[in-house]
Amino acid sequence: MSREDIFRVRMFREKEYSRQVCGSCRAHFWSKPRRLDCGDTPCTDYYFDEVPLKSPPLSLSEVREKFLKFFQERGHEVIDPYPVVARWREDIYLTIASIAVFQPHVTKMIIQPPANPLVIAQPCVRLEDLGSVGYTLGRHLTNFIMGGHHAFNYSDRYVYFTDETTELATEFFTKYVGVPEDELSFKESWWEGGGNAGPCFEVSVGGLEVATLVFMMYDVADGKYVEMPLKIVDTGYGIERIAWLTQKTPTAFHAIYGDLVSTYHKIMDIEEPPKEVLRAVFKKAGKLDLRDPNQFESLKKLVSYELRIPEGEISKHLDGAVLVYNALDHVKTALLMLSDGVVPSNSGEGYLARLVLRKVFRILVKLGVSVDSVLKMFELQTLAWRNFHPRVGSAWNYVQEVVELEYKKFQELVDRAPSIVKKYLSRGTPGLSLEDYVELHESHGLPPELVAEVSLKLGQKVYIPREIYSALASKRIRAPIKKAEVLPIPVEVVKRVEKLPAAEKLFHVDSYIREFKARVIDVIGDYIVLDRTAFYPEGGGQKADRGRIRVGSKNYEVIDVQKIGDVVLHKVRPEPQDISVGLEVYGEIDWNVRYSHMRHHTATHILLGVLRKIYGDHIWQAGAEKEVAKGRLDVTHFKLPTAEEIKLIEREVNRIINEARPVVFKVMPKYDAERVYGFKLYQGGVPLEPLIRVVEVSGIDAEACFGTHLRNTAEVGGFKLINVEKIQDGVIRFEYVAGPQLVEYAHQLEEKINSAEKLVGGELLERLPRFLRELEDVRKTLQKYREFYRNSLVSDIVKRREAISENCSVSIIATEIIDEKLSAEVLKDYVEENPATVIALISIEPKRTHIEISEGARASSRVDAVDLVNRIAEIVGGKGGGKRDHAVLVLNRSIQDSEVNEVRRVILERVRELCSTP
RNA sequence: GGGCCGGUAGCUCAGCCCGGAAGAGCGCUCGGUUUGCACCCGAGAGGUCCCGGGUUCAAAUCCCGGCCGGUCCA
Repeated sequence: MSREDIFRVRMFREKEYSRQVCGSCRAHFWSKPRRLDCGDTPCTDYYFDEVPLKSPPLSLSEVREKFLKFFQERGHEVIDPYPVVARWREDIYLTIASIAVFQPHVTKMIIQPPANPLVIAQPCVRLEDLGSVGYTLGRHLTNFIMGGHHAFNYSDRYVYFTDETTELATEFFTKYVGVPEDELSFKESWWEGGGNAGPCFEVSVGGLEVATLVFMMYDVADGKYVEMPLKIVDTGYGIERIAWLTQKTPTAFHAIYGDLVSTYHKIMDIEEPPKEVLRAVFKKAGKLDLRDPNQFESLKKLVSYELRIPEGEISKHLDGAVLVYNALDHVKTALLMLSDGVVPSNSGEGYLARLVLRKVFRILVKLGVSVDSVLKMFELQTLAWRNFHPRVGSAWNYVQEVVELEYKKFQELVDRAPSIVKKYLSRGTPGLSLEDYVELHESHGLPPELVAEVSLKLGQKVYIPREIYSALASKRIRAPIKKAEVLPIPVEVVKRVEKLPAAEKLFHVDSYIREFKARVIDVIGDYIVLDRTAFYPEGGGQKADRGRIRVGSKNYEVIDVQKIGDVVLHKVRPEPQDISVGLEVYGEIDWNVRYSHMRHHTATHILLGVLRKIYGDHIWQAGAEKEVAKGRLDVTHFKLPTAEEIKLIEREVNRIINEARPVVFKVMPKYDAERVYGFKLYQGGVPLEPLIRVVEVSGIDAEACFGTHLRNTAEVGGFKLINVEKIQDGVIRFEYVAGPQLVEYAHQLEEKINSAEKLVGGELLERLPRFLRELEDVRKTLQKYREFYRNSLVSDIVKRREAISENCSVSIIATEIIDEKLSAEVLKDYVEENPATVIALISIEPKRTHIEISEGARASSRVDAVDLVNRIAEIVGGKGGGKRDHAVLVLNRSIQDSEVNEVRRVILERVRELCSTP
C-alpha cells in the first residue's frame, strides 16, 4: 500500500468525503463539504465558538467519562492511567503520551498488552512548551490528559486499523460531543517519534485540533523505514481541548480551571481582563503564533485597534493574564509530578520538578506573593483535582512540605542575586558580557531578566544582549544515551551462552536450598554452566553466592556467579579440566554468606516499607546493595532524617522483625500485580517480563524482586542503622547491619574504643577533657615562649643595628631556631615602623639554613632584597627569591661562622654602595 | 548522566589571572565616652586558606585526584 492509499479509508469512500488541498498550507485533507483551508490553525482563525454543537458544555471530568464510556461500549477495555513519571522507561523521565505507557515492552512485542483493543485517559506532562504556556490561550499546556484508544495488530491477530479508527473518531465527535459531521476535517500528516513512524490524521473542529490518529507501522533505522510486524493504532484525543470546544470559553484555562482562574487572579493581585478583550484576543489568536514575542505584540495592537482601547491597557491585561495562566498550569504540573513521588533535586526527574516549580516561583516572587499564598494556590488545586487524579489528594502533606522548602530555597537564591551580580559588574570591563550572562544563568541560576533587574537596583543599567537566548539554547545538546552496564564477563562467553537453555533456579524454588545435584551443560574457560542451580547470581543489588562444586572426586571453589539471560555462569577455581557436558555434579553454597545476604535483603525491604510509612510515597529506592557485612539502601527524600527520626526508623524495623511476620513470594501476571500493588512494586526497575515475582513482607512492603529472602522477618534477628547520609540533592543513603553482623559491628566499635582508651591510658570520657585542658595549657606556654623569642629578636635587631646613611641602617642577626611564621611577623612589624631598615635574619639549624631579608619602604627603594639574596646565594649556594622588600634563601645544610661573616660582608657592602649617595 | 561556578576568621566576602609576609566589613571580647542603651573612639581575640598528592627554594595562588555545596542541561 502506498502512503497515499492508506489515507483513503472506508468512511471517506462511503460517505463521500473529498480529498482537498488547503489553500494556505497546501496539505491534503478530507472533509464532506468543500473548504478553502484545512480547518486547523494557523490556516484559519478559531471559530469553534460558532460551531453549533448538539452537546451542552462539558467539564473536563465529563469529557473524560464520555470518552472512556464511548470506547468501552465499543469493545475497548478501560485501562487505569499510569503515573506521569515514566519509571518503567530508561529513555524518558515523563509520560508524554498514552502510547508511552506501552513502550517499549508491548510495542517491541516483549509482552502482550493488558487488553486489546484498549482505551486509556492518561495524564501527560510535556515540558518542551514550558516557555510558551499562557501566550497561546491554552493551546500549549505542560500537562494534559491524552485520551487514547489503542489497537495492536499482530500478524496472527488483527483487531482494527485505519477504517475503524476514523469511523470511531467520527462517531465519537458527532454523537458524543455533538459536532456536525460537516465541521470535521481530517488532515493527512506524518508522525514520527521514538524510533517509530507512520501516517496520521489530524482531526480539527473550527480551527481547533482535537485529536491525532496515528497508524504506527514503521521502524525508523538510519533514515530507512522498515515495516513493523506489529501495526499499532495510536490515537491522542485532547481531553482539555474537547472541554474547551464544548464550553467555548475564551481560553482553555477557563474551561479547565473554572473558578480557579478568578481566584488565582485575586491571590496574585492581578486584575482580570474584561470578557470582550479576551473574546477579541480569541478571535485573532488562531492565525498567529503567539509563542513568538513579536506576534504577541502585534496581537495587542490588533485588539487595541478593534476595541479602541489604548494598547498600554491591553498590554497590561494580557501580560497579567499570561502570568496567571502560567501559574495555573505549572502548579498543576508540579502537583502531578510531586504526587507521583518525584523529589525535587538537581538531577534526573527531580530537576524537572524543580524546573517547573522555579518557573512559577520566579513569577510569584516577583509579584511578592507570600509563602502562605503559594501554599494556598497548591492547596486549592489539590482540592480541585483530588477526585480527578486520586494520587493528588493523598500526597498533600508531602506536597505542602516540599513546596515550602523549595520556595524558601528559591527565595534564598534571589536574595543571593545582588551580591553575585555585583561581583560580575565590578570585574574587568564595565557592564556585563555575553559570557557573564551565560555564566550567571548556568552556574548561579540567575536568568538574564533577573540579572538586569537586580543590576538596575544596584544602580547600573545593563542591556541584555540579543544573542543570549541562542547562546543559552545552543548549549542544550542532547547527552549521549546511558551506556549499557558492563558485565564482568568476556564477550565471546556471552555469545556462546546465548544459545544455551535456561537454568532451573533452585534459589527461587526455595531460598533455603543449600545443596543440589545438577548436570553440566557447558564449560567455557573457568565458567561452568549447569542445568539447575542453587547458586544466586549477582543481581537486584544482592551479591553473588560463594561455595563449592564437586565433580567426581574433584572440588572446585565457586568464586563468582553471574547470569546472562536465564543462563547462570559459575566461575570456579581452579580452572576445570576434563569436565564433559552431561556429567552430574554436586553443588553446595556457602550458607553463611548466603544467609547474611538474605538477612540484609529482607531487612532492606522492611526498611523501605518503614520509610514509606513514616515519610510518604515519595520514598523510592534509588539504589541498593546487600553484602555479607552490611546492607545499603539509597532512597529519594528531601532532607536528612533527624536523630529522633533515625531512632524511630530503627524501632519500627525492629518491631516488624519481632512481630515475626511472614515473607511470601508469588509469581503474578504483570498487569495483575500492578493492579494489586501499584507502581511502588517497581523499586529496583521494571522487569520486562509477562510474569512478575512479587516478594511481600506482610503488611509493610511488596516489591518485584529477583533476590532470595527469609521466610519470616524474625530471622533478620535485629537491625541497626550504622550510617545515614545525603549522597546527593534529593537522595538519602542508609547503611545498616542485621542479625549476627550486629554483633560484629558492636565488636568493631568496642575495638575502636578500646584502642583509643589504650592510647589515652584510661577511660576516654575522663581522660579526653583533661588532655584538652593540657593541650590548651601547652598552647599558652608555647605562646609565652614565642613572645619571649619575639622580644629577644627585636632587641637583637636594635642591638645589631648599623647605620649606613640617613636612608639606611642594617641589622644582621643570627639565631638557632627556624620559626618562619614568627620571624616573618617580627621582621615585618619592625620594618613598618622603621622604613629605613634592612634586616637580615640568618636562622641556622643542623640541617637547614633559612636567610630572610626584610626591608622598610625607604630602604627597599634603594636596595632590592632579591638582589641581595642572589648575591648571598653566589657565596653559600642555595636557592631563593622573593619581592623587592622581602626575600628568602633556603639551604638544606647548616652554615659555619665564617660563612655567616661572608654573608654579613656582602650585605653591608651592597647596602653601603646603594645607600651612601643621598 | 554531563557541563559550569564555588569552598579563605563566627557570618558576608577580597586576595588566586601573574606563586614570595593571611586581609576587609559585620559580629564577638575588653577599654574609653555615656545616668543607661545605641552611636562613636581605641585595643584585642579569632585561620587545617575543604582534603590528599604533585611542581617549586617558596603554594591560599599553578597542575592532578577526591570530598562537599550551588546551578544549568539531558
